[in-house]
Amino acid sequence: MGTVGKALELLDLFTRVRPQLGLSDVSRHSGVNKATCHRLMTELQAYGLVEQVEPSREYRIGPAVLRLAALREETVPYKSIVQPVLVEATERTGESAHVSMLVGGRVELISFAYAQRHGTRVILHDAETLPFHATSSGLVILAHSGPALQKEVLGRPLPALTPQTETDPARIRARLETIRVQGYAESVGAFENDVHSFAAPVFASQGDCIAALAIAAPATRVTPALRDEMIAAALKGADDLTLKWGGRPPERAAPATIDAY
Amino acid sequence: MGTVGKALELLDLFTRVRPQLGLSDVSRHSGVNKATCHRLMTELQAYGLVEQVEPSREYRIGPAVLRLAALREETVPYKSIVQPVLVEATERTGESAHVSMLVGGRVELISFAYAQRHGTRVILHDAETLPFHATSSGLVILAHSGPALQKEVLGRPLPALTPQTETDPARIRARLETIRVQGYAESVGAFENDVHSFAAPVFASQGDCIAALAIAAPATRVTPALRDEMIAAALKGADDLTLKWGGRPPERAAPATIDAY
DNA sequence: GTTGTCGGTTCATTATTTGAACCACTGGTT
DNA sequence: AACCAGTGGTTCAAATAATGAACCGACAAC
Repeated sequence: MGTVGKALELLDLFTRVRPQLGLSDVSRHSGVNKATCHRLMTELQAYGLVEQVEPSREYRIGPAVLRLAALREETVPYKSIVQPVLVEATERTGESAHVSMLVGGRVELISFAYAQRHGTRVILHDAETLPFHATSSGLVILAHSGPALQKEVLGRPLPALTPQTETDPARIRARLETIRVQGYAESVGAFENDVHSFAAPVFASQGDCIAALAIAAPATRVTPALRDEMIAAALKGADDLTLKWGGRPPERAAPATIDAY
Repeated sequence: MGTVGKALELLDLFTRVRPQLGLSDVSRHSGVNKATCHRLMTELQAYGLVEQVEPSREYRIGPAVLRLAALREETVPYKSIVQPVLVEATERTGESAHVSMLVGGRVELISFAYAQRHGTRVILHDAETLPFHATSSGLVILAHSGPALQKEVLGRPLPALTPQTETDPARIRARLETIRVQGYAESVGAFENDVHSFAAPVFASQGDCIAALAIAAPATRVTPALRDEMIAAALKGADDLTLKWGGRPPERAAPATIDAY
């Protein structure tokens, strides 16, 4: 990776739980020499991708992203296309729905919708990066991606986020096969306790899987009937998005559970 | 400037009128060697700041900005702070209001609000870069910035966007002085014909002028009374923002026109 | 065919990036 | 006051990465 990539990777250190970082923090967390960090951050700052906040001189994401995001949404109105699909899915199931995208080798949550039906619901946050191995979105994307990404992801350490998280690369690899055949992924409490979710793949025009639509409910609420409904809604929503983004939805055998679809 | 800065500058080639560019376009418009462009774009693409669209292989702004923008808004809720202030200004004057920011040496429109009172109104676009010399926002920011920025901006060629655009650096410099004394800038048809606008400066905690709040109306509608109201609303809104962003509003002598404020 | 474009690649030359050590400063602790 | 551990930021020779003219294959127009 070149210098540009290294600089941009520094941006990944900023997360919703750690939105501001001092120079030494940046160096520590990235493993890059402090002097180098300083130079790179200075360049990012000159463009406005980060800014320094007085008086601590900590860095945070800068205002340049506003222009870029507005331009992106104007060029590719993903979010405005996604929203109605999510709303439909939430209204159908009564549960939270979200779309995440494969960007820069990570799964980023880009949009979500809540249903109004229940007092409890799964809460989601914008700008969140989802782990591949512990979420239905991550798994379904991984299952439909090339072996290169799979090898890279499963080669990394796989932290157990809950007692239910599967961390054995071999067993995950086996699951990916199942997911590919089924056409959707299921996750029970592997990312957060008591969250039961299903995710279906969204394909781009070239046939790559670049996103996932997921539906998540509190685990205790998932009856067999709701389960079927959630799966069907996830598949339907994902296929809608695939169509609207110019891709071709996969042909699916129609098992009993997807009759509703 | 280092490699990182050069790469990021390529992002500026993408505008709302030219949202997609081929490799050769990028090279031509930036003046950078095609091979270098290719390498830089590849690195930007790896992070997701740009993406390539099939089958033309043109580049456009990528999905990574979504995460960054969401994170930015979460860390620094500029847009959500700005919006109510803009609404207040539009309701008071019945005209469009917008806020632009100084980012990376450019003036970027970051948020706007329309009033409902009239059938005609000044239309604004998100993600637009405003010229310093031909807009009230640009002028008021320039007037309250350091001599370094002024020298740089006035040293560049100043295109005449309309017959009313002032393009003589010396005369602009003189105007900046007036603007600084008055505390606001006025522009009549210098950016777009028939648009009459006023802008007031927004200051950050260190006292730098980092943004401007502007109010724009169709020129034919600007009576002396509306004029006073627009100026007062711009000053009031700008001072509000300065306060909310942690700065200290400038003390102003209170001329007759600002009594309403 | 010929010509001109496109996106992308190659590789010797060149210029930039890199990082250990260093400074100046701040806020605790002894 | 002296000391220590931390901060953000700077220096400069050595190492490494960026650069760009020339090139390739593909496509389109003529």
